[in-house]
Amino acid sequence: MQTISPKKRLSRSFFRRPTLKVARDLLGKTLFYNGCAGIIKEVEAYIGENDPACHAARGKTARNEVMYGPAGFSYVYFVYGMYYCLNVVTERKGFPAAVLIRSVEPIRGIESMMKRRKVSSVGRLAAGPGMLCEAFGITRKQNGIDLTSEPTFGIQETPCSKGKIYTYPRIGIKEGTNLPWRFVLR
DNA sequence: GTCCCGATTCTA
DNA sequence: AGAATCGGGACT
Repeated sequence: MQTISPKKRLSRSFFRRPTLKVARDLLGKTLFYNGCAGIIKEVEAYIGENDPACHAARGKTARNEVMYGPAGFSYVYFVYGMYYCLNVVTERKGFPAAVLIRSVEPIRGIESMMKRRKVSSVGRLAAGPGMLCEAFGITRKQNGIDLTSEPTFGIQETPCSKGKIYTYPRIGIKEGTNLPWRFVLR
């Protein structure tokens, strides 16, 4: 009889690597939170104080503090007066960097996602960073959580996911648009 | 304290 | 293309 290999959860050492590597490797992995799950399809890297688009470009503040902490923690911030965005902190403690999870393909908890999003089209459920957080119910309360150990919040291997990785400049920013730090799986 | 604007989304 | 909507960060 064939055994199904247990879904392996991503560990601290996965996230503690160079951010561009983590970003590409996160594509195709499964994000889960509070009964919902989705396959990561689009990410962006924000790397250090020299990256003009990074929230840490002007040093450490109360908001970006978790970016300076250990890898594998969530960095959730509020933007445009109505949306939240989810990042995962990368690299060593003291170096501010993170990967923004821009979109996922919903695979579990779709009913509750549709309730929160107030849409019936699965294609619009989590097709952007703000949509994703609304669908999963992620808010500021989920900032600074250890995604390698929190039982209901984390990222794990996906049994089968395929596709090709495409690279683009990041979007929605004014500076740093020359850097090809946006990655899409399709 | 005041002011500007944002790692977005929805509607027209 | 424009609106919605409010907290963060720069500056007075």
